Amino acid sequence: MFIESYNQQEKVLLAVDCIIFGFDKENLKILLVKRDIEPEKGKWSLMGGFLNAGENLDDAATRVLHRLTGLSNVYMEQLRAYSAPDRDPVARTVSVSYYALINISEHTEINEDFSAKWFDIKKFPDLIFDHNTMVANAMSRLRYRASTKPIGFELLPEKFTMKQLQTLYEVILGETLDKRNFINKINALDILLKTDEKDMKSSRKGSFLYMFDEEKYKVKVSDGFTFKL
Amino acid sequence: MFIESYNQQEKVLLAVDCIIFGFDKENLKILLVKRDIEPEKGKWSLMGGFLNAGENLDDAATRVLHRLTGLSNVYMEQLRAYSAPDRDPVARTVSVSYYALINISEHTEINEDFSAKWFDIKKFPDLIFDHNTMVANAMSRLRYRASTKPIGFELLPEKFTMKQLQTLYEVILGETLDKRNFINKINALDILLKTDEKDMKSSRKGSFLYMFDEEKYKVKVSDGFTFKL
DNA sequence: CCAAAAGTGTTATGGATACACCCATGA
DNA sequence: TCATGGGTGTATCCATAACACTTTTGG
Repeated sequence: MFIESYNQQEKVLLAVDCIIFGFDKENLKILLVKRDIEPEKGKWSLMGGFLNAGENLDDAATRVLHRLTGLSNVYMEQLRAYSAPDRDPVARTVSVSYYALINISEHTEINEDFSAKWFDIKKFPDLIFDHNTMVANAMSRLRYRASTKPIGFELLPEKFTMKQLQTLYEVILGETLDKRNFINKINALDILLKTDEKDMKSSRKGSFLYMFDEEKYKVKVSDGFTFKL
Repeated sequence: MFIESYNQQEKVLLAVDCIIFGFDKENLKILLVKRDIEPEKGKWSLMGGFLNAGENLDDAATRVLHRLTGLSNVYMEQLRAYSAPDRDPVARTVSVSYYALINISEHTEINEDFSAKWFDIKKFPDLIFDHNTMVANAMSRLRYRASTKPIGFELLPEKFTMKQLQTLYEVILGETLDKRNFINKINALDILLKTDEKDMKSSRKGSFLYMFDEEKYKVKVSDGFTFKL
């Protein structure tokens, strides 16, 4: 800010809205809540909340996510501010969107107060206000980030099969990938740990489980390595 | 937003701050203003302003830029929100940063009320608040965007030499480029118009002037072309 | 005639892509 | 024994990177 005096400036409500992504080993999902206040009561929306005094936006987004899911230490990233004057019919509210990546399989403790539900990213209901746009923008940022940083692992359980990892990247990138090329690429990155356990659910033969070796990744990064898929 | 009632929420001041990039045919610059109010009076800062009622953030950023430079129709892009509770010591203010790309050579009508000055991006004074961080983030977004969209032309005069274009990309990307490879790549994109005029200032032989063919670019994009440098 | 910048193509390298068969196992 | 998904390697192609000499012309 500059020039105008601080007094006599309009203040606005500032909110955060979270695009919460999950992956159920087959499809990419988003977690939506059913709005229980007017306006638009009963319609689906992103989980959101207002910024509190003494709190920054990251804190607010973390708090909002925690309130819904009980989770902490979740990967979140700020996306952008939405500020159309009439975007919220009740009061002038500017909202900053965040996306979060959570691992569905290990945590299904969704707070029931919010009537939340997972929806497939390819078909979910119309959302209130500008939330549809927020989701679309989040999706495109996710696509970019997934090819730049190893964030895919945030969406997977600690141990996962190569097939799951590949399927995840396929749904994020929106294209099918060649199995051998994908595995070659991943192995070339040298950031996975192959366990000697097998997942026997998906086939008779069973498929090996892998883990993301975060320590190794960090060391490689500090040596100048950059993730690229 | 969700759940909390709209009443009794803290409202905040919302500002925009502009990272204004320019290019003088040799170096990348940013336009800074000397702050004439307390706190930090006399220190350099980004040009900014508060969000008005009935205005969205893009409008506010456009207005702020216009006030300083007199320019309209400038390329601007929202970057992100800065929200540390104590980032502005006077009042709780959240700021959304924008970067703008302007063509220095054709417009030097900087409003004198603001004691503004162009600084080389590689050495500019310490800025107030979190403005240094804003500039750093803007720079990294600019680097990314420049290899994704033909925004470089926003910084150049209508007609420019290949050398100028190459130098621009070199300062944005922070690396030197091979002349022949650069020209081959640019020509392969097939979005430039070669005029029959020459710039005689830089050499005895003179170098041809080119223009960005925006119409052709748009047609190509709608045919599925994507700019990539 | 010389200094200074403009202009111009080809080869080499490496990463990306395409592609098909055998293996292990439970039913 | 057979059906199902898991696992594996190589050849081709294309985009990128490296690289040096000739042209023009004002002084």
